[in-house]
Amino acid sequence: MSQAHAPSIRAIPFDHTWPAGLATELLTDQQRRHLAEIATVRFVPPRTTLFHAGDQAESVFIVSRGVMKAYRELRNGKQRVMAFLFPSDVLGLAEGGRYVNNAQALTPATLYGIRMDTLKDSFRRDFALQFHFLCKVTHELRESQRQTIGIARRDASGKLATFLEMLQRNSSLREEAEEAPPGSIWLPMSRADIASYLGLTQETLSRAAARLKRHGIVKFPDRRHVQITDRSRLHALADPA
Amino acid sequence: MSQAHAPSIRAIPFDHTWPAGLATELLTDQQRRHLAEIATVRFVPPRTTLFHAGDQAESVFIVSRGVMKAYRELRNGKQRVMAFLFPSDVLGLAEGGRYVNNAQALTPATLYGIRMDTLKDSFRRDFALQFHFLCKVTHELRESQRQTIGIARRDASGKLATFLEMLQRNSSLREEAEEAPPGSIWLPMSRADIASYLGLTQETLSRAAARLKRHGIVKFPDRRHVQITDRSRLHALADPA
DNA sequence: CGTCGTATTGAGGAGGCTCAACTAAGGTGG
DNA sequence: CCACCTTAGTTGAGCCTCCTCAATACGACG
Repeated sequence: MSQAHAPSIRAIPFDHTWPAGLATELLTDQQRRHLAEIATVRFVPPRTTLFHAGDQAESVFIVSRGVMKAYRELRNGKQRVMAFLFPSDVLGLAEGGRYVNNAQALTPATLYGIRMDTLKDSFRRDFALQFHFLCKVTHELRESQRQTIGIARRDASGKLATFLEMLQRNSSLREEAEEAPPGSIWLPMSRADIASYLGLTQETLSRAAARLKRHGIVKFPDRRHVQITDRSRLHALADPA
Repeated sequence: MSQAHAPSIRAIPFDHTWPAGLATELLTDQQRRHLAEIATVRFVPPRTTLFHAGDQAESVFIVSRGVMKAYRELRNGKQRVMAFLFPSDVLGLAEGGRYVNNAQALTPATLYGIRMDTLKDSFRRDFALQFHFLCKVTHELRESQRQTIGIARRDASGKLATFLEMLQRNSSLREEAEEAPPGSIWLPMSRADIASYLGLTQETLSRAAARLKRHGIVKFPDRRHVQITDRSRLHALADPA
């Protein structure tokens, strides 16, 4: 709470059994201050690309405000969304000196950019800081694996249910201004983005959403919000298989 | 080269553009010696479970010989294979003090087990060692994302082609005794495991394999080996879309 | 109020899943 | 050494869901 506008990293740590599976702040206040010092703040307007896949990778980024998407171009012109990144998430980890994904802002976003060589210097002095990054990346690995099982499913409704539960877990941690109506989840991304993330076509996603609505499981106050009206049945759809 | 029987970790580093996208040894000889000192060697017979999901997680493991699979039980009794782990891979990264996957040996396997608290102590003294782990986990994250796009596809042949290319990349690094016939790739896992990994049923996988064989793209000398006879057409199937 | 991009809805076809039978391979005991 | 049994893998028929192509609604903005 003390450092409202400093870099933050959230994840489930390796140990510390803590409140069942909740992501918590990893960084100490001192580490957050330090990162704020060595970081460059970037304000990114919506629909702006932060970096392209294949670009020379100089910095890693920590999302502070807003939502980003990481995606790849598929040679047929379409794109596949690999991840949505929320505040306290890390993006821009390079491979062989190059970014592997494209990163684009879905909303106005604020990020802390840290040069990799600078960060590595900090790691040298503060082993715990590096340990937090290790923890965070491990956390993202597990999230990626969860996504994998989520999209491996064949049924569109199940995929969507899984996605909505993920979003809900995510937004329950962030009592921010974006969510005006309580109990209502904000969807910062377009239908096309969701479909791409879930490995569905836009049409199938739309039909799945209509089905959930028809069954009284969710409501769509507008295109950018969902309201879960029957949590247990949503979970029943998301979990099994 | 020098430490044939010491822990090894391979990955594509953050920087170092090196021979296009090839995983290289991360650890120095000294680090490998150190890890060998603090590690416990485990020999695991085939079909033996190294640890279960939910178990108290005390150690992380580095695969030294053999192949492991990481999988989850799906409450309908079936299981979903999350990853296959080859020598130089790391497994057993905990979440909240518990393992998230089950780990089982597909072949006779040798692993180095390192207690997490011991490893953390080593991290404190050798920042570069921790950096290598960070690099490795990042590498696995990207592999997981690749798998995700691989299984998001609808067509079984494409999935299988992607999988075979992955295996090929993998086995080209390991000129071990297992692969008697040159140009032939060893399949340490069962058809059911492959199907589970790719999000297919066994039957569909079998048909896809038959199709590839019929088109003269691959041959199956026996159940446990594949021979790629038309690399370019395999790649054409794997890459697009 | 018209236009453009986003989202929904409809009809038809392709591909994978399910259920089920069958073949091949490995292991065991007589 | 062979008969037997068990497990792994292949093949077939029919159904179901999602994809494709196309047209229609909705909303934001000028």
